[in-house]
Amino acid sequence: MGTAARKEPAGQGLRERKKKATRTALGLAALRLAAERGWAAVRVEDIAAEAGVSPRTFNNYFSSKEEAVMASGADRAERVREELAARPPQEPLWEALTHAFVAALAEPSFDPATVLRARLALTHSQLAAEQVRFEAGMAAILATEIARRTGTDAERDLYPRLAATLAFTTFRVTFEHWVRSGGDTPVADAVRRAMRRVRVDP
Amino acid sequence: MGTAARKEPAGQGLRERKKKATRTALGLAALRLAAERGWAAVRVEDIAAEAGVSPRTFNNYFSSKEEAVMASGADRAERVREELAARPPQEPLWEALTHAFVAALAEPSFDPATVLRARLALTHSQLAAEQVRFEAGMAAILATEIARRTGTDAERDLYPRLAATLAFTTFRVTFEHWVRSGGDTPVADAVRRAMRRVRVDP
DNA sequence: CGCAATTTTGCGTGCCACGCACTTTCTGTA
DNA sequence: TACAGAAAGTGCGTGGCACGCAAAATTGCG
Repeated sequence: MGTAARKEPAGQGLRERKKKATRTALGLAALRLAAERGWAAVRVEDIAAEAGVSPRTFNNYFSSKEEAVMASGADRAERVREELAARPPQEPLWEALTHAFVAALAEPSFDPATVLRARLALTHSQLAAEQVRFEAGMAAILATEIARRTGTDAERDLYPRLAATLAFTTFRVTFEHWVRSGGDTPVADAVRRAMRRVRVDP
Repeated sequence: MGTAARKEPAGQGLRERKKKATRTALGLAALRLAAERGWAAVRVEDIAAEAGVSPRTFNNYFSSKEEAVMASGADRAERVREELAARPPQEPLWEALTHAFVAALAEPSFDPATVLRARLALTHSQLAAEQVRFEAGMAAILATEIARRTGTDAERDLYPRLAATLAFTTFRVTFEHWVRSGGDTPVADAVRRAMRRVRVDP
């Protein structure tokens, strides 16, 4: 039964909303199928069917299965950037970053899909690679915010990109370790503790 | 003209040597073609032909084009591990890591292929992802050495993997920035400076 | 030399990404 | 409300990729 996603009553035009709905439906369908039957047994055709859309349409949204699975986690990037922008300007950068990541993690409520994605990334290096590919884009965004904050140049200086990438990497490695360890302790604590152990001087 | 690689007079059996030679020949062929005509115009068939081998054989060595290009840079991992093991045990970890990376970078002589791979990674996120996928494997190896050094557990503790991954990430981001900035200043200095700005406490 | 182990190769299969043209659905305006 | 244009969805065809399988070629050793 092809269950197209119908939700998100808010939004601009119907067109925009439907488009976004289809995109997230495809992403979630891919994730769900991967969790149910294992990544190897997920074909593009299945994902499309699960989202109630033609196979060809799938590739109008994503250019690979891997992208579909990991893309749904990309919203976090913008979230982190916003949270960082909201921190007081005189706060030390790394501290601000810590708050931003923790806040983005808990908002709006902790997303179980994040754990699923991490699990998949742990067992399929191809998916891990795709995840990091996304992180690179997110890091670029975050780097501009860091540059703004620290009065550096996101293009010419090493610092913004380095800080952004290291922050994402710290978060990812910590999160994966947390998942691998059972995931019973509070995540936020683990992330805070890990971030506190890392320094990146300007 | 299919130019199979004939070199590396040292080694165990002839079989082993030939196999390794084919592998590096394929990797270098992929890299050369990518540099010459652009990554998009490189087919598996071309790589195989360039290495003087059948297309089917290519997939006996690599399971994707991306892997072929980036694999030739994986020897560095073992190198870094060796260099780290050679550092005095009482030396602070991060300092030892810095030395290890710098040493591995300059040995035996700076490899131009490294720059080519970095350039490709900069313009093709797919290749960047593959590069990081390899780094994950290298980081795992390095993590065991770090665990040995610091008396921690590479499986249960976060620290070894975090330190290893952050070291690789710092190196990669710095190297890419160095390449993007023209690559005229000494690389070793850039890496040393970047590493010195990063801290990872146990 | 001749045999066994290993590697290379050819072939067939299933899957995937995407260009192109056509159909369907939506939106703003008369 | 009707309609024309825009935007999204779809079907089809093409080129390419990864890999299982079994036959052929190559290598190492007694």
